[in-house]
Parts: sequence; structure tokens; C-alpha cells
Amino acid sequence: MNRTAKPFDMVRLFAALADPTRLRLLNLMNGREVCVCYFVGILKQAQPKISRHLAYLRRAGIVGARREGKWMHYRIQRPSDVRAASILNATLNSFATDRAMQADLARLGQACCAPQRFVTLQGAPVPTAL
Amino acid sequence: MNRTAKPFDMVRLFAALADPTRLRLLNLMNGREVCVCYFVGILKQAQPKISRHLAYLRRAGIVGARREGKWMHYRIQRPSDVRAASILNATLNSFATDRAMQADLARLGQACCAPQRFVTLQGAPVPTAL
DNA sequence: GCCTCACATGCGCCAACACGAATGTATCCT
DNA sequence: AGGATACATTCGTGTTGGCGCATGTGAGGC
Repeated sequence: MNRTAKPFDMVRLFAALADPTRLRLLNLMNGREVCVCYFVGILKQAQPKISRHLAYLRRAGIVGARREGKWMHYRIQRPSDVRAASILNATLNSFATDRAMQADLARLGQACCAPQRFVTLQGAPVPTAL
Repeated sequence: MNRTAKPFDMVRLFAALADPTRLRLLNLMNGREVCVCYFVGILKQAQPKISRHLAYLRRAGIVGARREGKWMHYRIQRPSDVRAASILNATLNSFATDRAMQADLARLGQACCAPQRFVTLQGAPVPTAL
């Protein structure tokens, strides 16, 4: 039994959202399951940096991971807490009108259709809709 | 003209929300204009701490202040940016089901009806609905 | 076995924050 | 003018976070 039935750490949720890289990661994961190598290729940032931000999102309880051979797939995990879920939804919805976020999604689309253009993505698993 | 029409610093917004004291302040200001002395009396925390958090919320662009003689009244300022406003709304709505936040509001109600119980609130201006 | 690929994690450094304590500032009262 | 009230800001300190860099780990492939 949790004393006081601690439902969800809202402060931790907001802290997880308070970083541009993590917001971009969530945007790319919105409705999809994405392999880490795509994040690295599309955001053009160092792999350890991406991994650490993904770990941060996991600790905050809003993303989950699945291993498939050498690859790790990340997906958004809706919190069971209703308040946290509504804030996460509002955040994800806000991406629809954000030009930079839509540009990232466009590049994800290109990467899926022509992975040969991304040297590091040869043979990587294509993101799959959820 | 802002280049790329920079609308709102979402990261700054989330950072502003990533603190328990600031969330409690926003909850107390939700629908009301509140004097600083009430924050100090109800949250039972040091005055400089309250002031610093209010300044942080101001810099994030989600609260406004109005001076009335010796007193400062703070109120929530809806961001003009639609995305930021929707996240702020979701956050404020989430307080409705939060027991600790409702307890704070109850104490605010008591303080308004019987300010003499709060030594520091003698003669302080009562919070007014917006 | 060894090597490589795909990630994760540890380390060191620097910036940002939260805090208590003290001090500064604006307003009002007498 | 002088003091008191209501806030704001500064200072010093400990903690946390983000980054580059290097290293560790787990899963295939040969």
C-alpha cells in the first residue's frame, strides 16, 4: 500500500517535458514506435545524449521500451493517472501546430521511405504505427 | 518582427510548472487575484521563497502582477499562444482532483472569512474573483 | 571464441535552480 | 523625517541537470 496513495509525480512529469530534445523525441514517438537509431539520425545529435533523454522520459513514466535483437524501440506510455494523461495529451496535441515539430515528422517520413539516405539507418527497423 | 515568429517558450513553461510550490501558487491563483501575504500565510513558507517563485512564474509569462499600495496582487495570465494556453488549462484543471490542492483552497477560503486567524493577514486585501 | 553493431552508463565539467539568511526598496503612517 | 509594513533581491551553498567523451553491455554474425 502506498501511503497517501501517491498517484503520480506531476513535478517529475513537467520536468521531463522541460527540455527541447525530449519534446522532439515525444513528438517523433507520437502514435508510433520508433527505434533509437532514427532519433539519432533525425535529430542529428549524439547518441549518448539521445539515450540519456530517453532514460529520463522512462524514469518519468511516460515512455516504454521494447528490445528487438540489437534494436530498442521506444513508445509513449500513457500514465494511468488521469491528470498526468491529460497534460501529456495537451502537450502532444500542441505539436500539431508547431512548425519545427512537423518538420521533424516530415524527416521521419523521408527516413522511412528512403532509409539509404541515412547512413546509420541501413537495415534498421522501420517505425511502426501503434 | 520576430524572425520565425517565435510564439512562446514551451520549455520555459514546463520548467515553470516543474516545482511543487509554483503549482500550489497557481492553484491558489486559479480564478482569483491573490495578495502575496496570503500565499505566505497559507503555504506556510518563507516570504522570500514565495517571492522568488512568483518572479519565476512571471518570467515564464503565465502570471501578472498589480500593485495596490503596499500590496502586490498576482493573477494568472493566459498566454496568447494557443498551445501554451491549452497546457496551462490542462494543468489548472488537474488541480480539481488533487486532494492537497483542494486543501490549500479550503484554507484560502478560511483565511478570507476569518483573516484574524492569520496574524500576518490583518487588514490585508481579500482575494477577489476574476 | 572474437568482432561488430546498437545502445546504455559512468565521469568530469559547467550552468541553472532551490533554499535560508540577510539586505534592499517602495509605500504608508505619524 | 523617521519608522513600520509588504515585498523584492542579493549572497553563499548544496543539488540537479545537460553535455562531451570515454567506456560498458547485450545481441548477432563469422
